[in-house]
Amino acid sequence: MNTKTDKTPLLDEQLCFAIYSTSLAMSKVYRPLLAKLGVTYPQYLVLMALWNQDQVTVSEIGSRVFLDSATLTPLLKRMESAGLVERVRSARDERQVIVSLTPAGRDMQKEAGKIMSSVLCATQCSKEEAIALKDQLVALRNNLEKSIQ
Amino acid sequence: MNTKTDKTPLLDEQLCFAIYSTSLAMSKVYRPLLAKLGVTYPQYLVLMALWNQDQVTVSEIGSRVFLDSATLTPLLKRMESAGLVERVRSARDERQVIVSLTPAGRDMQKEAGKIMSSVLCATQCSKEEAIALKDQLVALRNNLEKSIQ
DNA sequence: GAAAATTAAATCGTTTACAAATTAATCGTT
DNA sequence: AACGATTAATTTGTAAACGATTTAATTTTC
Repeated sequence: MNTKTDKTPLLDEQLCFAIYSTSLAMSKVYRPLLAKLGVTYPQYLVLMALWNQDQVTVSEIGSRVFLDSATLTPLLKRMESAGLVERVRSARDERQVIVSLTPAGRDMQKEAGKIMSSVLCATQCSKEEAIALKDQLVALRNNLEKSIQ
Repeated sequence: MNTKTDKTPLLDEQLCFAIYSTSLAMSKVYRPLLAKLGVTYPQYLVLMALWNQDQVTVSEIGSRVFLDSATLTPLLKRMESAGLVERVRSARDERQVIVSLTPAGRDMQKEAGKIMSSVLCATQCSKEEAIALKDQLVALRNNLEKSIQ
C-alpha cells in the first residue's frame, strides 16, 4: 500500500525518466520521416556530423555524437553498405579509419531541412523555446559528462 | 566546405540531439550505481512503476514507462530470473499476465533514495531547477506523443 | 451462439548501446 | 633499434527498442 507519507520515488517526478521517455518519443517521430531516406536516427546524427565536415576518423565522429567505436563501427559498415559513406584506412596512421560522405550521403542534406521542420512542428515549440530547452539540456549533459570520469 | 551562409544543420543546434545525448549521458551515470543492485536503467524504471503499485498487467507497466510488450516481455523475464518480479497469467483474463514484486524487488526501494541523490548531485541542478526542466520535457513529450498517431 | 473483430502477450528480425577483450599500429623511453 | 605502453578500431556478448507478425483469449456483431 502506498500513502502520501512514504518515500516511494514516483516515475512522474523523475527528471531522468522525463529525459529518457522524451528521447524515445522523439525517435518515434523521426523514425517514419527518416525511413523514407532509409536511415535510422543514430545514422542521421552521423550524417549531420559529416555534413559539417567529413574525412574524419571514427573517434572524431564518436566525440561529436557521444558514441564509441563499438557502436559506430557496425553502424558505419551499414551506412557503407547503403552507399552513404566510404571507410578507408588512413595511410598516415594505419590504426585510423577515415570516413567520408559519398555523393548520395551528401545529397541527403537537401531532405534534412524538411525533416527538421516536420519535427519542430511536432514539438509545438517556437524556435526560441526549442533553443532555450536545448541550452538547458546541453548544460545538464556537460555536468553529467563531468561526473563520468 | 562549410560557410556561415549555407544551411548545414549543425548537431549542436539540434534540440533532438541534446535530448538524445543527455539521455545517454544520464544512463552512463546510472549504470554503475544500478549495477550494484544488478539492474539496468529500464529495469529500474519498471521497479519504480511497480513500487507505486504492483499486481498490474504488462500493458499497464507499458503505459507507465512508455514501452511496449515487445520490449517489456523479455525485460520482465530477465527480472523474473533475477528474482525481482513474478509473472502470473491472470485467471480472470487468460490473455493478461499480472506482474508483481517479490520481497527482493520491493526491498530495492530502500536503495533508491541514495541513487536518486547521487544522480541529482551529478546533474548539479537544484531540486527546483530539476523540476522545472522535467516539467518542460513532459510538456514536450506530450506534444510529441500527440503527433505519433 | 458462431463468425468476425479486437485485445494482450509473445516472438522474430534488425539496429542501437556499451563493457570487456582483442588486434594491430604507433609512440616513448631507454 | 627494441620493447613496453598507449592508441584506434574491431569483435564479442548482453540488453534494450521496436515494427511486424503470430498466438491465444475475449468481445462484438449479426
